[in-house]
Amino acid sequence: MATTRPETMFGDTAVAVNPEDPRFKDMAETEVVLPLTDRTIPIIKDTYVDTEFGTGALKVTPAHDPNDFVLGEKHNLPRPKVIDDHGIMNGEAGKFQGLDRFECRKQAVEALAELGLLEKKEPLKHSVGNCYRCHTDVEPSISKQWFVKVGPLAEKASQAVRSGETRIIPDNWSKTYFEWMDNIRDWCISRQIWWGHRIPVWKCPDCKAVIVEETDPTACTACGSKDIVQETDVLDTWFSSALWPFSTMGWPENTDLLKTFYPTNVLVTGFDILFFWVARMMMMGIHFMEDEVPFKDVYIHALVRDEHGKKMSKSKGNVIDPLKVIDEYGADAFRFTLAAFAAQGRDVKMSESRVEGYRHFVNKLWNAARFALMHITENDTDIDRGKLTLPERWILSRSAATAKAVKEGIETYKFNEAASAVYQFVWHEFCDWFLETAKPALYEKEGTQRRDAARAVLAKVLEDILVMLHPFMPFVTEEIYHILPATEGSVMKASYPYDEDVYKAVRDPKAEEQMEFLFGLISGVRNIRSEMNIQPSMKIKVLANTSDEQEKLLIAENKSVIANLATLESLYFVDSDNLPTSAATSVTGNTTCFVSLEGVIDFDKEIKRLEKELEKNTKELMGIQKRLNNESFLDKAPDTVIAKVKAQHDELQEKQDKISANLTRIKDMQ
RNA sequence: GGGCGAUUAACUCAGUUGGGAGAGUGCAACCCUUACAAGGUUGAAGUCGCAGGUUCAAGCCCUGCAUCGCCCA
Repeated sequence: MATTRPETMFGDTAVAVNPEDPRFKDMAETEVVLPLTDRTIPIIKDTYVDTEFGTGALKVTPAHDPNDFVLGEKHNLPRPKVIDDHGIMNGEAGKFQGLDRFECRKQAVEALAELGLLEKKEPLKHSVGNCYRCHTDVEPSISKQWFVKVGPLAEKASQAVRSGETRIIPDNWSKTYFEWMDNIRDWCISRQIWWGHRIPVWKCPDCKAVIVEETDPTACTACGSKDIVQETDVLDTWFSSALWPFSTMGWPENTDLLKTFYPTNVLVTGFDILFFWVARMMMMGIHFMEDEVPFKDVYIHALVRDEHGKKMSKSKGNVIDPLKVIDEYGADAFRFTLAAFAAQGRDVKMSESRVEGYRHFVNKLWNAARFALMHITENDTDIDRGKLTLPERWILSRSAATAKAVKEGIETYKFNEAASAVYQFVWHEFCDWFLETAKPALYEKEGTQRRDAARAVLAKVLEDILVMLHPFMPFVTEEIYHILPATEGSVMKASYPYDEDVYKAVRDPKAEEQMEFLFGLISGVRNIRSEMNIQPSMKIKVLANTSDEQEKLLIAENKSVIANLATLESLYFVDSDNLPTSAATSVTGNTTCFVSLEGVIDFDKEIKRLEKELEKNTKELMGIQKRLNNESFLDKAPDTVIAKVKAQHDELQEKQDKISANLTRIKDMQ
């Protein structure tokens, strides 16, 4: 027999073996002698016993081990308690009575050795429960406790989620919820601590009656004795927590507060609270509030873990102090990071570099606002939609699209999607492109009318940004909002920049497409500049060749934007008959841009650059051709997909031809 | 033992009903250009853990395996 707690042997009431264990299969004996006592105890057979562990025979101590308790219940074993509540061996331990449990452990082992019954001692690593404050080993010990029979309550609580009356988000946590609810056990509400509500049970020492009353009784309801004592156990803290959704609002009175806030819209919590609290609020709420659930939605947020993915805990000491993070990176950056990390169904490993990245974002916003504030005045509120430039129509369209995406992200609890939508928009559309396109107008290089139009759009978009960003970055957005000339009061009171009608009016897919073309064209020229080591400050000449009238018009109308953002000295169109020779080329749509490199062109470099581009394009083209050559693809794929692939193919083919032609031309020049 | 989840760029993570993979950080080059060097422009970087299967098509669906994590006992 192997044991880690020899002192509990006095409480053994059986030896259990696995009926499948060949070592014991044919064993005829039904009882064994319990050493150091004068008792014999039965041998019981149960598949619970792990044949791999120890000797394959398990001593069963129902009063001092939870697993053994269950086994004892099953086999109707007595459960003598041998260690008292002070950790001292009691009368059941015979001559060891009065010894401390650890001293008894030592002496019992010695006694066994003297009798020649000790075969060996060996070290074993196992987990011992201990008090997290004083680190005392915790001894499982049988005792009387109070339970709540929660089966009937659980059934209703489970049903409420099944029927969708309460939604758990993300949905996969419902499984965990059901798992727990549907296999519910009676709830032990007894706690042996000296704070809390004492359990409303009284005992009468005279007639042994047990009295349970809502109002504290003064006498025994059975025999009238005044000598009654209240139970000293107090209620589990989760008991009162379970009442929280209504007990905090005046229940059992039907107060206005209760009428207004029960049930509430959403409960936001961590998954580790799902059973402890959520499940119990559901059970109690439905029970006491006339079958009405306490909340419509339960949003289970991600748990923030430490950098190694471990759950943070006080006893482990791996807790990340949010105040320290805030000190270092700011509350807005931290809050935004948490939102950005809040992908459903996944925990968060705290990443400082992410927080740092979003601090930069806060800074970026601040600087963009500073720039805007240099220009806008309180008069810049009216936008004349008829007089807007393409970039202006574009940014308004993008802003509307972003407002919608953010709204939807928040409404569906996909906070990370909301956060990344607004991040992407603010940094990479508003700051990177729009502000740059707006500068000439803002600096009054295109007259006061254009200046005012640009100001109005700038003011409007910035304001939209502040409102949609406010839930994620409350402080900086509030601050900027207060400084904005045309706004009043708190950003918290601003109306959200989404309205179905306005959205439809402002959203402009055509403008977005056209801007994509211009961005591609500008990036193409920038790429040449960079690859060819052209100084950023050096203005260059570009000739554009295109057979596409729409693209031509687009370029012509936005010539200054292109020239400005690509740092051009000039931008003209050129006929296919007069294509320049000393130039690097870039293809966008149907347009080829010739970047003049007179005298400084490095042919080898340009050839390599084009070859690389051609290779990349060829790869894509081949992939798409492969699909289009596949008959079953054409046969079975939906038309929309085929059309899309064909369009992609044509586009890639066009580009392929152009790059090839440019490559040939440059090679001929060499 | 039961349940849940993860594995995607060097790192931390996205990837809506299957239609050829993105972000931040990091890395390389160039730049103090009148909002921002906590910045700008450009670029490099991925056999989507492994092996099968379903499908015209798989990061996504199915099966198995490996590794890691969490919850309950």
